[in-house]
Amino acid sequence: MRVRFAPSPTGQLHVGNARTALFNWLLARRHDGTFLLRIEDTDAERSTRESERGILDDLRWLGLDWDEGPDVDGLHGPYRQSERLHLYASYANELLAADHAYHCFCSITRLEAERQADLAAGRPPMYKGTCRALSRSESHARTEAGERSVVRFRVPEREEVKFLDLVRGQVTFNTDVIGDPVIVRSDGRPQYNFAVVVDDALMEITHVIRGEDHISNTPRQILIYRALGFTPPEFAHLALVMGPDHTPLSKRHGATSVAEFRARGFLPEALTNYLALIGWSPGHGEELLEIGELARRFAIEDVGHSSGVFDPEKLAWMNRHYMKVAAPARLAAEALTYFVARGFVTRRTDAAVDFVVSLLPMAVGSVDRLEEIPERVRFLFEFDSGSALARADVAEVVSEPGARAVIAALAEELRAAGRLDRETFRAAAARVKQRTGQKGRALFHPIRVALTGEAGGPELDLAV
RNA sequence: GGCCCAUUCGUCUAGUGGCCUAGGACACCGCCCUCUCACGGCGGCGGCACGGGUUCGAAUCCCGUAUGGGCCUCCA
Repeated sequence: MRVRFAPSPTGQLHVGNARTALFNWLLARRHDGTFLLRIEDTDAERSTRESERGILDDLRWLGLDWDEGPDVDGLHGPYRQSERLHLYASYANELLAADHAYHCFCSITRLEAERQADLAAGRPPMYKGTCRALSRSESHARTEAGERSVVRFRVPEREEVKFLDLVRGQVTFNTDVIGDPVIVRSDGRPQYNFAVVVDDALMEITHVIRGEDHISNTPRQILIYRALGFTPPEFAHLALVMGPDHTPLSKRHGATSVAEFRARGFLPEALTNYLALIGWSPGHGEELLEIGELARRFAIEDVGHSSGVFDPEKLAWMNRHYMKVAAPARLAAEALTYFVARGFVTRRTDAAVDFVVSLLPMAVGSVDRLEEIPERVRFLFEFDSGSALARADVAEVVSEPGARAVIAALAEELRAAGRLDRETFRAAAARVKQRTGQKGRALFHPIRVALTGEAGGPELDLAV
């Protein structure tokens, strides 16, 4: 089994694409197959190396490794489409020679006008086949005369193209609704539907798992496979990930890229676990599965048919869970970044990591993300009685009957003790209780406010 | 507009003709725990889109309707 993830490097890795990558990876690992990464950078205007680096980085962070790819040599390279141009040219010539393809000289303005006319008339917009019947000599003559042209694939008329989709079952398209697709643009670059077929065939991909947005492209691609003499792979189309309003998840729904979730302090295992559960379930009500376990259980046939809504709340719940089970040293090293960003820690030293480790019990289980940890223990770094008292919730606690007496007594006891650690604190609190007659909330709430400047926060024992 | 695909609690899902009085999780609400915010424990609210069939029996099979999504680009 050979599967692939083929992003175009035109931006950050979107969680929807990350899920597609994950499903491919899970399938490959489940069957001891090969997972390869191919960069679809034929859109030269929008593709960047920076974006490619970012995507590779995000994939690695998620724990998805690839067996062949732009940075991992394999027998089927190169793995960037921009480095495979000669292959597309050669196969395009083959199609041309076999009359499976032809030159089209229609101008973009003409095509656009036709499209608008179709739309206005309520017809499906589709290429009319204007240049289909051009003779080879006429094509040649017009090209010689300097006319620009694209190469279109000749879609056979009135033919049913069927394929068995691994998640959807039998899917049928009639070629009457498919216009002849451009396979080579006028600047000589290959078009997606063509390049993807050449690559998947040459890279010996056995299973194409991709987003549902490609399902209508599939019959076109199958036709090209056949014309080229290749056997089409198995296909599986994944329903898309949606926002709360049931439109495809996008920027306006908030964070959508893996990089953003990473920057906000989500753990990769939480993200992969959560993403795997959109459209797939191991059954038995189990939900918390680390990536290796997901790989052992995953079956593409069990993937659901309908699109799922991305739920940040559930992701946050999973992240809380994984923060609880993660090794403290790892968590602290990751969280340190946020302490530095907040200005609480100035240097990333081992001592700083150790210090953050010691802080973890006050935060883990109480916050959703690593980024929220510094705020949870803010009182350790920023304490100002003036600004604390200016806050309504703090002022309210202090105004409670007996609160001032408790605080005054505490100050005396602590001063007498000469230091503040857990033992002296417990003893001091016990004496304050005795002296003031306050207990429970009336005793500890004022103490909390006096010690931390906040009305809420971690367990007092831990804070001390 | 045409074609393709989908439709179980607010959300993610279990369910593959009788085990369903539809199970779990997140969220929400309540109680407990508790110095606070959280965590945790217990409980509650809440769903088979609609209409026809098929069948002794349908969330499960068929048809239609509605709704949602995808594609119809010299973008991938």
